[in-house]
Amino acid sequence: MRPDDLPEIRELEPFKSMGEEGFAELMHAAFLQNFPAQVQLITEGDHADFLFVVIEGCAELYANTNGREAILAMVRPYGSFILAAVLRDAVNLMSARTVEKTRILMIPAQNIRNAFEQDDAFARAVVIELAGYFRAVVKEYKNLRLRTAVERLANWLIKVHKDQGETGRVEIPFDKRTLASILGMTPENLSRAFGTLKPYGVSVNAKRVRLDDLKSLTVLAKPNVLIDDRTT
Amino acid sequence: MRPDDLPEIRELEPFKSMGEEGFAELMHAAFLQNFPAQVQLITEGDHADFLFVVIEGCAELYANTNGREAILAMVRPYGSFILAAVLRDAVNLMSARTVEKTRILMIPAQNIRNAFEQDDAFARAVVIELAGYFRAVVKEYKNLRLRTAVERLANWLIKVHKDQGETGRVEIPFDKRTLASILGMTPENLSRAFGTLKPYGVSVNAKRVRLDDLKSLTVLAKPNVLIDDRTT
DNA sequence: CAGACAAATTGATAATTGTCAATTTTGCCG
DNA sequence: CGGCAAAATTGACAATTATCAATTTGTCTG
Repeated sequence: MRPDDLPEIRELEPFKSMGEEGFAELMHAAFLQNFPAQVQLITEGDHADFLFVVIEGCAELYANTNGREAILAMVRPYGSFILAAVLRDAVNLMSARTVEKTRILMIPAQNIRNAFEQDDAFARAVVIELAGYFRAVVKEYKNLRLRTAVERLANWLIKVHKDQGETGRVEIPFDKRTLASILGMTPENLSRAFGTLKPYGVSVNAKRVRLDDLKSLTVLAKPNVLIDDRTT
Repeated sequence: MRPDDLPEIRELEPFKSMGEEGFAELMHAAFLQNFPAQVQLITEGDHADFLFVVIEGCAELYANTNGREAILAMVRPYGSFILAAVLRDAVNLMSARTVEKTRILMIPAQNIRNAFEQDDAFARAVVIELAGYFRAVVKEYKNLRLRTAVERLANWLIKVHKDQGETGRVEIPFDKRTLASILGMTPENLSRAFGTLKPYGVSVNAKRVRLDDLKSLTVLAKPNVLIDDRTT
């Protein structure tokens, strides 16, 4: 790839902080891949050979133990994944697969580590990035520890409602069973949680959700900036 | 403080990577505090003014929402906390208090950020440190998502047993209600979880636990390096 | 448009976890 | 050493969440 094939990447932290030649070098080593839906990208326990950047589409990060599986995060443009494993030259703690047709930039791990060694500004930008990821996981962890399934759903609805422009309607951007796993519950439980929220003005029709009483939903959800706000 | 007041800190990452003068500057701004047990050190939502390094004793990181409280981590020598918040100049996502009489090194956040800006080696060491923290939280998150309370206890026992030298005995290093919260359950539930593990050779006497059938306990626990091993 | 398949819902039930209250045990202090 | 307060345990019960099976709904394809 050439450095200006993907101008949006150049504008993205931590790449924005890189020197011109370092970025060019990184891009030459990188390549863009188109994947169909449901393709396994990485497997937990495998060595981290690439940093992945989602350019288009969507990837999900998940993990297995015994028979159970949990989706840990969804990555949309222009999010990256496996940064920590790449930096530490370690194995992946999570698996990843595409959710839909997805275009992904793959940057060899060794090149990331080289850039990290040679480019001071890049190294600093990576810290800030990583600190943000860290705080995001801590928030997820608190969400799971301190809230019931219904509360998690209510807060998720409020958050997505805000993201989608506060129109009184929310569009669930994936299957309900995916949403269930993201929220840490079974699909059956999600159905029932929606039922529980009906008295709070929540009505569901396939992927379209109406929020007719945001006030009472908010009273139930008790949103907390230290869990739900991405910017804090 | 003077730079050689705490030689063990100098040997610690990320400080080990610092230049001599930068370290001296950091140490001059820092101070050592002795706290009694049960002292509130920081409160979630407050701005992060210091990086804390536990020199002696023990601090617990916890969070509240609604009436609920969850212990998120215990920090013992020479662990630090609130690094991510300090770097991002943000508010704390967790509260912290001393568990016992504890000696803590407090380094002003601004000095950490200055060192980070000026000292390239320090900046890089911080990344590696932070990446390690990130992976630790991911493991905690997986532990909670993918295991039942009994399984979490069983794996905790196996891990601590290893830490304490595989003698067939484990000493719980804090109150049981603290252990319960760390493992994400109530004290009552912990008592019953110990009861459930009795057929697997686990017997409890106050803080002393005997593991008489590690084999069958391991079969139950199904330990996983991608959750339980600190080094992966 | 029909048929097929996957996803979602619903009902019944079980397992897990939490809550409250009553004891019992433990650790600590005078 | 005795006694007090906190911690831990136990029992009874409730809430939450998961599991399994059956049905309905929705979507895609030929």
